[in-house]
Formats: sequence, C-alpha cells, structure tokens
Amino acid sequence: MLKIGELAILAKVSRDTLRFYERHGLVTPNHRNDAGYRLYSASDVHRISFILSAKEVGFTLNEIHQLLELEVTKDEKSCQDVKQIVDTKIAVVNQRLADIKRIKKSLQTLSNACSGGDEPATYCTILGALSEQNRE
Amino acid sequence: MLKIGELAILAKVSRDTLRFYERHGLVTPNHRNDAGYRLYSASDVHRISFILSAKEVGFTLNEIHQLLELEVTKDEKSCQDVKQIVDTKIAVVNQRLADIKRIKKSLQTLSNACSGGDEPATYCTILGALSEQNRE
DNA sequence: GTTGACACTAGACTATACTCCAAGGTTTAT
DNA sequence: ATAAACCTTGGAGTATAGTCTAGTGTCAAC
Repeated sequence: MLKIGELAILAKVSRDTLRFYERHGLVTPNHRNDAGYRLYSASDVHRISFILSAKEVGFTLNEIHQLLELEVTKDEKSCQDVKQIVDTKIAVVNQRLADIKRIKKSLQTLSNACSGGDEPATYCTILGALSEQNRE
Repeated sequence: MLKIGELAILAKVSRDTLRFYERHGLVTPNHRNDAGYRLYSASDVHRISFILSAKEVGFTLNEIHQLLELEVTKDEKSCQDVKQIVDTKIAVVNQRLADIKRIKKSLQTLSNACSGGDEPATYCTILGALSEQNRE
C-alpha cells in the first residue's frame, strides 16, 4: 500500500496529477485509510507508466481511459466488442508508427548531412530531407 | 498560388487553423494580393502535412516550429548546432518508437486473445497484455 | 506536545491548440 | 447589379491536461 506521495515518486508524476487522473477515472486508489488518505497498490506504478507512454505517443486521456476500461467492463462486454475497439486502435497505431518512422528517417538524413564539420547548413531542412525520402 | 480556402481543402485543415499556424510562425503565405488575401504556394501542402504528422506522434507546435526553423536559420547557425538539436530529437523519437511498438504488441495480444468467439473477455486487459510482454 | 512533512478538498489559474463570432471588404456567377 | 461565397481582422470561447492556492486535517519525530 502506497500513499499518494510515495506513488508520485515511483511513477514520476505529481500528486496533483494523480488526483487529476483519479477524477478522470484513470487511476483509483484501492483503499482510503481512516483519515481519508488514498492508498494505492504497487501495480498502479505500471498503470501510470502505461498512461504516460500512451500519452507520449499521441493518445488522449479519454482514449487511454477507454483502453484501460476494457479491463473493467470485461464481464459486460463480449470479446468481439473488445476486439473491434482494439483493432481500430491498432490501425491508428500503425499509421502513427509509419509517421514516426518517416520523421526519424528525415531527422537522420538531416543529422548525416550535418555530420561533416561546421560549414553552414545549406541543405539542412526537414522538409528537404522529407521530400528526398519521397523521391526514393 | 492558392487562396486560404483552397489550401485548407488540399491540406485537410480549417482556414482558422491556417491563420492560427501563421500567427505561430508555422506556415506563412508567400504573398498577399491587393485585397490582402493570403496566397500560398503549392509546397505548403507538404509543410502542413509534416506539421500534422509530427503533431500526431506527440510533438508540440513549438517543437515542430523549431524543426521547421532549422531551414530558416540556415545561414546564421552552423551545421553543428543543427546537428545537436536534431540528434536530441532523434533520441526522443527512438523512445517514442519503442513505446508505440510496445503498445502495438499489447493491442495485438489483446486482439488475438479475443479472436476466438464471443465468450466474455476474461483475459482481455491491456495491462495484462503488457505485463505478459514484460515476462517474455 | 508541538513542529514539519505530508494529506485532504474545492476551486482558481495556466498552457496548448484550436474554433467560433462579429463586422466588414472582395470576388464570382447569374 | 446583386447575392452567394469567399476573404479580412480582432477577440472571445472551448477542450485538454494539468498546476497552484487556500484552508484545514493527520502523523511521525524530537
């Protein structure tokens, strides 16, 4: 059982963020002690880590909530419903994966073009690197 | 030369968004006609497409602006400065790539677990799929 | 037994990224 | 020549995701 400050340190978020996530149904403490203090389980660290990763790659808190809810609604929803939601997300993730790979490639082109010395970066533009990629 | 409404359709954004991006230095029309109408060049479609992709994978407009600026400041900044900024971004992109791959894998685990029929989704949780991935 | 670190709530405030509206000027098609 | 469709600016409003403050309560250590 972790108090909010302890979880905050482990999960590298602020206490306010934890309370905010609770209000939005993303992370709920297992218990409260007599004084009303939130008591979290150790596994909530993983839960928050997932939230942060998902956020990082462009999911909104609402979408993340929906993904986490698949757990909660397991008895009411049939597997086919779950699958449909998940497969839709996979399509989004694939698009994002393609985008990020393209951007990575452009950044690398840029970095390589600049790796010579400290001459002016005449050809150093992302859009240039991107369009070069498209020509290939 | 494209008017704002034409560019908006081609780039799949609203006119307001184009004006907003202009205020924030992301896309500037090449010219204005006598009536003050913005006139964009066709290549701005690519520019906006880059902005949208970068946004999609978690970059803020400020970061995107910085990346696009590398072009503008080419004569003032040495290649080494550019390279340093770009290499920092590559590290971020790599982290994001790892995150999104992990999420994709979890979603696929989930989808596969659900692919049988329409029995209740007892094992269908993302966090379950994620922790399974960690055990491997 | 009191001080300092931590907890609680409610509500105000901030940053980011739009989105909409009002009041007006321009262009185009009939 | 006039109406519809488009453009302009400035400013207000919205959604998302926190972040901060005030006022109060709790707990651990000295």
